[in-house]
Amino acid sequence: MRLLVIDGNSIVNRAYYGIRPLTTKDGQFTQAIYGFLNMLLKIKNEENPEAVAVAFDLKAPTFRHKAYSGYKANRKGMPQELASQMPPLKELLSLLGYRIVTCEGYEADDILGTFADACEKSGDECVIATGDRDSLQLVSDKTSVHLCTNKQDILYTPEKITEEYGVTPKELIEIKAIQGDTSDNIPGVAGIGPKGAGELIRKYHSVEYIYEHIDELDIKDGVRNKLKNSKENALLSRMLGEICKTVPIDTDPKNYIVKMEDPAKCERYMARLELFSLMEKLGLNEAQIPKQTDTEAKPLKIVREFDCDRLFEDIKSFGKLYFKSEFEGEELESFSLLYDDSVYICANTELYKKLLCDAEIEKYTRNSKAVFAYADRKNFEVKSLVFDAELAAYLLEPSSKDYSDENLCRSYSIEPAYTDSEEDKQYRAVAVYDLLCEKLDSEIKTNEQEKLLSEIEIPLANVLAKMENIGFAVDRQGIENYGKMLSMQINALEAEIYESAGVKFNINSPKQLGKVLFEDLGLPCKKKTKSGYSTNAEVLESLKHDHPVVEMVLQYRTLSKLNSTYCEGLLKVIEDDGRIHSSFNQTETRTGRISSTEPNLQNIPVRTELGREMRRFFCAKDGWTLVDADYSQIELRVLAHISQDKNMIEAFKNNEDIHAITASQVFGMPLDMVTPIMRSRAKAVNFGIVYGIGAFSLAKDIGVSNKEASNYIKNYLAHYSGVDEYMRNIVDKAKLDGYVETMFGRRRYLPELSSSKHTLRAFGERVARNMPIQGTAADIIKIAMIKVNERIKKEGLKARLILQVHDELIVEAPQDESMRVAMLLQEEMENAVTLSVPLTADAAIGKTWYDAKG
DNA sequence: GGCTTCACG
DNA sequence: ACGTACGTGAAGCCT
Repeated sequence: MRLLVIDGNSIVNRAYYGIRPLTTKDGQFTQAIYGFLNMLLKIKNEENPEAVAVAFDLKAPTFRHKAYSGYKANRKGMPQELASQMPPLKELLSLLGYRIVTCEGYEADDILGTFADACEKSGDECVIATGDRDSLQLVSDKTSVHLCTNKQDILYTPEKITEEYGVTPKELIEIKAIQGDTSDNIPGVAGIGPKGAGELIRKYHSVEYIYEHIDELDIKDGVRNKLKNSKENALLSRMLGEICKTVPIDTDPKNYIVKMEDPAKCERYMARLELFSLMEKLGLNEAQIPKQTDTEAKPLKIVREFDCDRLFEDIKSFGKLYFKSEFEGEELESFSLLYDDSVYICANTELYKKLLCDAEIEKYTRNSKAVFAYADRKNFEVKSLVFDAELAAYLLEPSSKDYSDENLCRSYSIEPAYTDSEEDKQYRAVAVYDLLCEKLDSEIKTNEQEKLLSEIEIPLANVLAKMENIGFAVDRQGIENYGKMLSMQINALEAEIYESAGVKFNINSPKQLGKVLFEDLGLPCKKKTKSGYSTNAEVLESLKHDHPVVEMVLQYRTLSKLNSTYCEGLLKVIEDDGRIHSSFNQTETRTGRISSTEPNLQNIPVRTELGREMRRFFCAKDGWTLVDADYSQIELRVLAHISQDKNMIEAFKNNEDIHAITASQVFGMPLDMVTPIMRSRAKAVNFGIVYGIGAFSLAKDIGVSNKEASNYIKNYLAHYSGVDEYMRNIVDKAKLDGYVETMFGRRRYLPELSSSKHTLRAFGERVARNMPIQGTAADIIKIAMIKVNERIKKEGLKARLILQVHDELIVEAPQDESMRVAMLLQEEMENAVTLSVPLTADAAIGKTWYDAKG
């Protein structure tokens, strides 16, 4: 038979370090499990074994049966993050039908050796899969080693060993005895490394022979002396380096044939570990396996022809509607709904509208933004839309990337309805929407997030839908002219750059630019990236005085960014109505902010004058104006509130200049002595605090020494001791709870906090400090947006909200409404919530975004 | 599709 | 010893 023996510990280590962290929604790390099984499947596929044994060390670190106290004493125990994955991995392997082999007092290596030896004797074939070259000594006619490396897997046969090392597999033990192996605490011969050891063994074949004939050998005296000095160590190493082959285990391949006893149980276990793609590979997630989750697979009953009025009355008396809409462009293509165990599919827009407008029917759906957008276009109002599965799932798991029905069903252990028709597959999830929504809803309630869902996210979807429909008017001709002006400058600069550098190259290629600057022109390289020299603005800025071309490249970058991302990019997305309709994504960010795409209207230039010009092309339509209002330091005010810091609250209550106050406290001087430089440094500290600051980055940001920066932070935290306390407490609390949350209960889970990797953990800690602040600010402006729209409607104004940029709202209003709207905007933003400090918003009016931004 | 760069809050 | 501030999206290059 052909037996595959897996070196479990070695493979799991490769798996763990090979891929980035992966966790389930409750924070169990799974990357090692995932990686292990993927590697196992790949190896099986390549080696075609008839039986598989998986060997593990019993516990790490263990000691070899040979008594030598130093042996492997310095091998580090595995990180907690990996150790926590071992029990579930072993459990899952067993469920999948693999036999796990361990033996008290022996290492996985020894088990591999024992299997290899047994196969040798019985005439079976043995393939050892490992990531560790130690096992190469086991290679023989009957035993091969499938070595997994970072790059590619290599299959070692005796021929391959001779080709690579020039010795027989057994002689590898002799080489190791001389060269030693620090990771295994094998001392070897001091002063002789892999090269010398290889030469000796190729010539003399064994340590024993070398020492028996030590004085007759044709070698340099230096080498002879090294050998003599380390004789004891060499002989000990020879003994330690040989893998033991006499572990008392069952070695009959027939007993290792893989057999999954209970596929359903296996599937449940994998679902709990959220290893869905693996389930697919194993053919486990098809409906063929009788699933005994919380729900039973119900057959999919589809009804396409029915009496609309009758169905409407039935649903109305039931009071609840589970439905999904399919849109084609601006129109409704069809919709499906669940009623009484059947899925009704229809394209009757009248019925759709009637259902949505009926306040007595509670609607459960997904993608409510698109539903609201359709209703907005068709001038009707959606009533009682009480649940959106996608938004609910986002609140429960904001770090997820996939909120598809299929994925939600998997995550919440709902078996989609059974179907054998390809075309009907899209309806499998609708058929269980009652179960799915109920499950999501109950988790929302457990987390006390029902208000967040029903009072913020769902109404917000309606606001965003309207913003998308309305769009932002732009001056196409203006953008085109501006782009032409930029293109001319870019062309001129391009020629100058070639002239100055002395070569033609693609300036947009960081790789080519790096070569020109740092090789051809010999400028000093300051920073490297993964793939070469860094050429970012910070680096170039520092090289400005070394060569005139650097300044030109900086200018070129500025201009071509403006031209390609903004001029060309925006021109592409102007629609027939002369307006730009961005998409606002409500389930994208991990902090609760919204994001904007196609185009992104949240990063239109403002910081430099040239870029800011771009905003002159964002304008109000004829006879209308733009009203723009932004919060003043909303994140710091939120910080003052959450931390309840006395000094900070006092400063905001007195409507002081917070950065100046901070400067006076950090630098320990009266307010009227604070210089602009001091204020700007204090401002950087304020920002840094919100981001979870380190002295290094602060120093870099404001250009002072590391020591000075850390002094600023120290003074800051001494004066704002409430902030200091908050920052320390929130991290402890996050570690305890596994998540942080905003004032309104929006959560972010932080599995990073239990990572053993310093950088990852430190990242988790910064996020723990930042998310409640950034997220609360996001919640607040969302509330403001809802209130602004309600107020506009209530007052019967024509004005409409068209854009949000995190702390800024833009309303397009008829000229004669603008003053009223400015007042209203400011009022609703300032009174969106009540904090321990006042919230202030400043509004301005203008014909274009440039003019309206104060 | 990953990487680098750069635009915004 | 290590690496270095939070959150995004788009364009362009290159494998």
